[in-house]
Amino acid sequence: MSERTTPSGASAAPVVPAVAGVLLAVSTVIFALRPDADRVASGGIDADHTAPSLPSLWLPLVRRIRPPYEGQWALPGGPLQRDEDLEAAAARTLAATTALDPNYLEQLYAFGTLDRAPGDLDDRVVSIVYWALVSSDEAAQSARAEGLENVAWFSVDDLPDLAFDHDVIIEYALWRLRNKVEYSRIAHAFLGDVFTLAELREVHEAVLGRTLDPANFRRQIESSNSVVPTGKRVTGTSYRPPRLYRYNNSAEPVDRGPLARTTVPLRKPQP
Amino acid sequence: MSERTTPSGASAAPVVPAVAGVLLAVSTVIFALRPDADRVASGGIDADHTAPSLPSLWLPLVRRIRPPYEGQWALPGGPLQRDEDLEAAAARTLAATTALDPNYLEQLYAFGTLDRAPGDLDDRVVSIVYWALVSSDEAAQSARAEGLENVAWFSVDDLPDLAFDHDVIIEYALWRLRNKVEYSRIAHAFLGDVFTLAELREVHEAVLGRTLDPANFRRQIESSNSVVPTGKRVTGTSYRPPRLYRYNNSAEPVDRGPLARTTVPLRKPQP
DNA sequence: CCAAAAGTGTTGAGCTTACACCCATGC
DNA sequence: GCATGGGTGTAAGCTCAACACTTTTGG
Repeated sequence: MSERTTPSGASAAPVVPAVAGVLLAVSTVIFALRPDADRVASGGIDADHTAPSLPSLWLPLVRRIRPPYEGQWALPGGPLQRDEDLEAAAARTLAATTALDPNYLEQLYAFGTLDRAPGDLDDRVVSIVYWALVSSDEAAQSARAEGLENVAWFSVDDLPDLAFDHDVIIEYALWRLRNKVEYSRIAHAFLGDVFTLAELREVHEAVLGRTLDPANFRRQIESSNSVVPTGKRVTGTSYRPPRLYRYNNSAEPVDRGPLARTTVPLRKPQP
Repeated sequence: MSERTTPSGASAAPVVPAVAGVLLAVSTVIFALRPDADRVASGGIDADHTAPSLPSLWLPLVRRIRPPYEGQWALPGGPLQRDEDLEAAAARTLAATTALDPNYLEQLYAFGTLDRAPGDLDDRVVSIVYWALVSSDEAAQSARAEGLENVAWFSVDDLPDLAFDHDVIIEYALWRLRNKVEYSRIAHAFLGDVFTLAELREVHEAVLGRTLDPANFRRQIESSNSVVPTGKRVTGTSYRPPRLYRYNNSAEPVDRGPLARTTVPLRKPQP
């Protein structure tokens, strides 16, 4: 059974001979939440056949200007640089696309099947894909900004034709996002520094695609210690002003297991 | 913010120029379960300071015969071949180490920090790591087999010094295994075609490190439809003979989300 | 009959869910 | 006052952990 490669020489080590013909790229699926009001005409087709005015997920794509798949949309990404961490590469392409720092960034999966690119290409590409969450209002600004010519934002339930296997990748990223929102505390990454519980609930509702009981949601969040009240309230409402909360940095930091804390800050500290 | 790399050219595509100096390797963390009886002297130090006779997890390692880390133990693995799927590469190194087909094989994580290898090396290595489960009795045979000179099996709570960051990798793989056993149906991958509920429970107990109530465990498994009774029973016991069960292939296949079914069979079909 | 493990029944604690109801603000 | 969403209370229902109890075999 051990034919060419003997076990003794088969270790994941830098001493192994370099393999030619395999390219290593890093891509990122970047999620933001579009408030249902404030519709930005930025490329996505705005069919509102969705539920009664829930915010919806959207993400930025890059139009390819070279074959293969020239003219089609693809995930932001690029080749891994020689002296660059994987996560740094993801953050770099994210910045190049949205001019933003992510509030959350995590590795998604490494895609490396042989059929990922059309057969007329010599090189094979292995893509290590990350997924990220960015604040909705900052993303809205970024989406309107100049200087990002071939970038456009799309609703996740109205995506264009995508290059390579990027449709599968996005589907998988969505699955992970929905899963993780249920058992983890990442929803705040769509919001700003402070937020109301109603805003946080709407994030959950939008991601999960169903409405949640406000009373039960409040208790669930409060008992999880995810957030701490700031003492302040929203002003100028025509109803009882809601309390403002802040993410609780000292609580359990999501769940990445024993993987060491990474370099990209999940949230810029506030003064 | 978009400095050198413009978004328009930054897509995970085969057209990007090749990056020299980055090697791509695939490694695998292979788990089996050692029955507490039948102790094989195969390299692992058999300190029995563990709980009263629970089976324990063990895994095969490969002794490095070249610098760096010469003489130390490392995960089985090797460079990715030009025409080889990632998963196929993992299965290949698994076969080279254990001469077995895995009952379960899943991607774990891509490790790619810059400090993974000692500084005196020119090349940087990105390792895509898989984890696998193999049947205990088959693994026990394999561990005794000849022809695998630099391979030895170790108990996960008594590992030797490891090369590179492989200690972190194993710790993460263990975390994933324990997590997944709780919410998924993978424990049967440690067992043979048919098994009793007590055997399945012992797998859970060994992985989770605590005893489980037999009555509640039975109900939990039965309500999950994970297994189907074969109608047969164990014979030759000195007590009431337990029923034999079989894994239910038609039920929800673990949980990999929308990732397409892969090429490696999780369980050879029985006639 | 006895020991041992398979397998069943039952009960209470705790958590989730649904929903009734009160509170505070702008108009 | 009244409309509106913020916020609290509470009871039914479900799941899960603990453990008593019955069953079936070999000796």
